[in-house]
Amino acid sequence: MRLGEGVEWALHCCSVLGSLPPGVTLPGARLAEFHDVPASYLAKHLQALSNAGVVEPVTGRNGGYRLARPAGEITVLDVVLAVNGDEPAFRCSEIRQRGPSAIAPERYVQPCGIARAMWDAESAWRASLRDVTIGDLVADLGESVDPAQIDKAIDWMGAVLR
Amino acid sequence: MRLGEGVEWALHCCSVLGSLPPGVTLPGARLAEFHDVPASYLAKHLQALSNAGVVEPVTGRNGGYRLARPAGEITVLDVVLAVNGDEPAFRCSEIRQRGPSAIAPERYVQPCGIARAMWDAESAWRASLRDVTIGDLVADLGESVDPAQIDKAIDWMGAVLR
DNA sequence: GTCCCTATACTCGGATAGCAAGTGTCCGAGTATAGGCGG
DNA sequence: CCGCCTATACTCGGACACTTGCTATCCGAGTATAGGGAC
Repeated sequence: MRLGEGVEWALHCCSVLGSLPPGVTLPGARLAEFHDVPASYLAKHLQALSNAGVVEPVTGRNGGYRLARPAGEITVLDVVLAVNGDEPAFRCSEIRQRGPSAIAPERYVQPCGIARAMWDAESAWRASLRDVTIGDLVADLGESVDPAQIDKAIDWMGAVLR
Repeated sequence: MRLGEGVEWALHCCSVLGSLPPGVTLPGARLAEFHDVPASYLAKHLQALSNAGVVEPVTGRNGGYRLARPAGEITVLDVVLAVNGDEPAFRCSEIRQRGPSAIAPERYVQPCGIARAMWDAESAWRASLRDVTIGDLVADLGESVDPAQIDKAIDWMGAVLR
């Protein structure tokens, strides 16, 4: 199982956006510069976040992105699904309906135990991600991040937002 | 996030092997025939299960695979990790240490909140998969599968095991 | 009839192509702003 | 001095190459069995 690295970028970007004063926007190019990642590629993921209604684009000069909702109302799951797609990781191909022991298709009413076990696990995964909001991540930044880094970040923001 | 379809095949194969009398082996070609999947490709995943110590190969004529441990001592997680690899889905690339706000590397002692949230979710996923054993899946087969299919499967097994 | 030997057929194991999805990049459409011009 | 207009520069959005990993396949190494032959 492999989770694209764009998920990590998107979560960091949302944390940054959630740290800004309400209404302030930050362009994708600045977000890429802040995290030192390819701007062209990050734009793709920001676009996905925009399509999913997680962030809100502001076009034109001095435009950029901002959170579409209060940080406390955006869950980590929202971000992950927006970037990575919302299709389930495990897809049951119903191979029990094939082979020499197969019976009439209409007699398969319940999902098989294997699919249930996998889906239960995925539900647990999603529930865990749904318990954490971008607001929680932002609050955690203030507690656990080295003050020196916070100062540098504030300085950089001040220079960029101008 | 995408989970290879080989995982589904492997779980079904383990369920079948767990349904057999202890010690009896079933060749990979028969497992492929029973599930109507490409034998050459299934062999790859069975090999992975073998390397991980989930199933045990018996070489030579009338050989095949059998579970390496009692079905109740093999968890679904064991099978998933064997086939899909045991590397975590979310890999933190520490992008917080890059960009204009980065500080000295030795000052990043704790993992960032984002990585913690993702890893917690993955732990929940693994815990859920660890709660279900192949023995549970086999027991569930006897309860929820249509008797007609079970009869056909038993007939086929009888003919194949000769 | 019993034992041994050989040939066989069947098993797993790893090395080799093809394809899809994620990764990375680019240029074009659209808009709020800044400056200049006229009144 | 104020308002309007235009040109600009900056923004996002979608369309185009490249690489990694999953999918699919093959052939070779090794072994327990089945049969035949000798005793």
